[in-house]
Amino acid sequence: MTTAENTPVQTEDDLPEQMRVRREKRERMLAEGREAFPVGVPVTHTVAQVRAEHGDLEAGQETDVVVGVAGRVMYLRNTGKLCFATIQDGEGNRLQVMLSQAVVGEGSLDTFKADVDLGDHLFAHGRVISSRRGELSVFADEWRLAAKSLRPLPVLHKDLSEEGRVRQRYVDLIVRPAARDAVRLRAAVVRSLRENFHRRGYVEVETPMLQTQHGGASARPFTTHMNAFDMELFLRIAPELFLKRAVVGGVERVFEINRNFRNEGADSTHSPEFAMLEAYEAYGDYVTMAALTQDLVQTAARDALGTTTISLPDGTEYELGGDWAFLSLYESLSEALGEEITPQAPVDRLMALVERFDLQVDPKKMNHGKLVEELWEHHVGNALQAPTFVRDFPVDTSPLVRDHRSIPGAVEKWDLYVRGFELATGYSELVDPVVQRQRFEAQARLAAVGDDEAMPLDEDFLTAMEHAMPPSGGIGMGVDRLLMALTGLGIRETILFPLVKPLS
RNA sequence: GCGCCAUUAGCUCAAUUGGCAGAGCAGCUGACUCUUAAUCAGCGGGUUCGGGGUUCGAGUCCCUGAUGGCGCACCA
Repeated sequence: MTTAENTPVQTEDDLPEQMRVRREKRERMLAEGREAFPVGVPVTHTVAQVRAEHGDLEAGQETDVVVGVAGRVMYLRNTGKLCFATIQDGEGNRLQVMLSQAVVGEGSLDTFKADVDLGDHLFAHGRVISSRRGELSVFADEWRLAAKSLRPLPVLHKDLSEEGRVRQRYVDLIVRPAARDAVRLRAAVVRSLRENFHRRGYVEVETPMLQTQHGGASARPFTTHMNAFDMELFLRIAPELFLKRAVVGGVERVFEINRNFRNEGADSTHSPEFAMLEAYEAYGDYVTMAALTQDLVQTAARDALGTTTISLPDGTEYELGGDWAFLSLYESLSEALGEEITPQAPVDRLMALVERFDLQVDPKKMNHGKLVEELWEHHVGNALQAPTFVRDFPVDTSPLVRDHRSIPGAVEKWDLYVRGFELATGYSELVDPVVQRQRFEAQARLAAVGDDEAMPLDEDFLTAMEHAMPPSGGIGMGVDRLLMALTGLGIRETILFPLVKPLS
């Protein structure tokens, strides 16, 4: 996505007045020997440093500390022979610059008024003082334009429209504190996840984005073409099959935080590219991986927010701390329906229930597992608010999970639900290559009758598994969704530059 | 993919039944040496999302396309 695709093409004489004026100011500056985009300015202190070192000045107090600071001009106030500019750094820290005719001279002040617009980057050199009204300021003895903005800022007193935010995130970041916070919070969360894994002796790897065969999840892939080999390639829908190869090869605690691509619908909880965390641990199982997941999330909350009590923008609060409950999928569904549903429940009976509650299931994808999960989501899942591990899933929708050690027909898998959406999933991994081949063959039969999300048989993966993968637990967690759980934001607000359709 | 709603100045939004297209901020000119979204006086700024139609007359009604939001479907 380029700016050209998002911004209407305009010729020079067709520009809105404000853009034309700013271009003319740049021309005039250059003609009069002033730079609009100098190679640099002699900054000695950040805005944050000045605030930290002198924030306690009393109103009217002056210091002899001389600094050079720079920032984007957010406000301008001109009282004639004394001008005020409020500059802002990238984190939103602000500092006032005062320019007095008596100090900088009449010509310099007139030039300031003529050259400087809201949105420009301004450099000021001078003493740190507090104004009579107590505003921490740099009392300029010299100023310079650090970079001329050729476009006006949007108003600071109204939020940018939702579309404007994602189309021009750089503007959003300038004017909206919540946008700045979201970027930095995401970085803190990802850092916390990585450090947590490193403390546990995990090795971080990067597995292929371009794959000759997609697998590891039930989803429709993006396809692309490689010229050199003249072959179709897939953008990965999951890293699972490669991370398991790594475990076979002895990377016994392995994780990856990277992008997955799924060629499906986009809404407030789904993005076509999204950040996925997957981790595998030899000699773990789905119970130990649940404990790991709980710690990853709780530690991330403490590292990034300082608390596990989450406050959402709508004023509600919820608790991520403590030990999270486990809920049996079949038992909770049986309870909700008032009749016993087991992994042996026949498709006819499940179909009758689905029809009774007017739920829709694609006939091409109809099997025991799909029907049970549909019923469960409708009757139980959507209402789950507190973090809950929903455990023990149907075998036919989980082709990469091992059979349950004590429940026939179920597999050792949990889904972690938080505030009604699925945040993570965990398995006791299927490591028997013979059973794995049978599961792939069952998937192939689904594909043959039109299930375009069915997993293809991966011969190379099976070969790897035939070299013996140790008993292992695995998890997958949506990083964007973790941010959503911690902030209450929609997925497009947790992603810095989400995909947007070009205009026109 | 389907349905509903929206798109008006640089930004955020008004505009009664189809009857002269407006406001705030921003911009321009001027005044003002302690302002805080400075204030005061004055002035500009529009392909009403694109294309077609109905009408004496369309921001408003009809058709069509684009983008966005919400709901449904699919998915994590």
